[in-house]
Amino acid sequence: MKASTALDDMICFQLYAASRGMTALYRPLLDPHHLTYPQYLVLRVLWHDGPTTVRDLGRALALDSGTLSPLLKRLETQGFVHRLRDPGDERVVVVHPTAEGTALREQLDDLTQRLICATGLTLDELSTLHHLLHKARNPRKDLP
Amino acid sequence: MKASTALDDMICFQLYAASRGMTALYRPLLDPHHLTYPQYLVLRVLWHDGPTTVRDLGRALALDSGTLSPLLKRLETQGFVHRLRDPGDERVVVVHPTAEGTALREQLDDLTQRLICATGLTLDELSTLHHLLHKARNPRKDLP
DNA sequence: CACGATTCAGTTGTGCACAACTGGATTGCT
DNA sequence: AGCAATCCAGTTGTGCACAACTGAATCGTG
Repeated sequence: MKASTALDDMICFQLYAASRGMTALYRPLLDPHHLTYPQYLVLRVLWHDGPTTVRDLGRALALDSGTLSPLLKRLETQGFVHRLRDPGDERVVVVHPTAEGTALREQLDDLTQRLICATGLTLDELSTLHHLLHKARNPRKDLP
Repeated sequence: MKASTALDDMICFQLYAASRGMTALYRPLLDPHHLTYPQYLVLRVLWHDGPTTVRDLGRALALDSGTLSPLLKRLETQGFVHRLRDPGDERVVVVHPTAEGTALREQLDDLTQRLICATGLTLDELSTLHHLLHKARNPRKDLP
C-alpha cells in the first residue's frame, strides 16, 4: 500500500503542533490560577470522579507515576489536593481535592467552552475530529 | 452559544493524548537511530529544504530557540548536523545536514507510511483530520 | 504458612517546551 | 556618522513526559 502524498507526512506533525497550540491557548487562562494544563486535567478528573488513586489518574490521563508523582506533589503544595495512603492497602495513595481545589471548578467551568469557541470548529466538526482522534489514539499494535 | 456536552470537554484532551500516543509509536522506530521525534522533525525539514537557519526551523516547527538550541547541539554531537554562522550576518546560524544525517533519509523514508498505516485511518479520514487540525491550529486570537 | 511474582507510588536521569532574559550583530532613522 | 530599536541564537529556570529502577505491600500458589 504505497499511496499518499505529503499529507501523511504532515498529519503526525499537525497533531503534535495542534496539541501544543491548544495548551498554549489554555495557558493564559490557567496562569491566573497558577495551574498548568496537565494539572488542570488532574483536577477535572477529581471534579468528575471525586477522590481517585494515583493509579486511576494514570489510567484516565495515560500518564505514569514518573509524571504524576511530582505533579501531584506540586498540586498538594499549592493546596489543591491532599494525598492519603489507603489504610486497606498501604501501597495505594488516594488523591482528594481540597475545598480550594473544588472551588476552582466554578471559575474554570466555562473554560473549555471558550477555547472550543475560539477554534471556530462547529459541533459536527468537533464530533468528526473526536472520532478520528479516537481512532488515531488506538492504533494497531503490530507494525508491518 | 451554550450548546455542548462532554464532547468539547474531551476534545482538547484527545488532542493531547493522541499527540503523545503518536510520538510513542514513533519512539521504537526512531530509537535504533538514536533520534527523538522532535529531532526527526528537524531532520525532515533539512531533507526537504537543505541548509536552514535556526530561525526558519523555528518557524517551520513552531519551536523557539530555547527548545531548538539544545536540541541542535545534541544533533551536532551525534554527527547528524553542522552549525555554521552566516558570514554575511553573524547573528544567524545555518544548520547543515551532514552526510550521515542525509543518509538517514533513506532508512526513515517509509516510517511515516508505516505509522499512518498502523492507525488504520483511510486517506479520506486523513484528509478530514488534516483539515480539522489545521483549523484547530489557527484559532481566533480574541477570546470572549 | 511460605515465598516468588506482581502491584503500587516514588525516584533518577534525559530530553522536550516555553517564559524570561542576555549579549552581540544589524537595521533604521535622524 | 551616531545611536536607539530590533533581531538573532543562546542560557536559565520550571514543569511535563517517559524509561528504568527502587522498595515496600500484597497476592497467588504450592
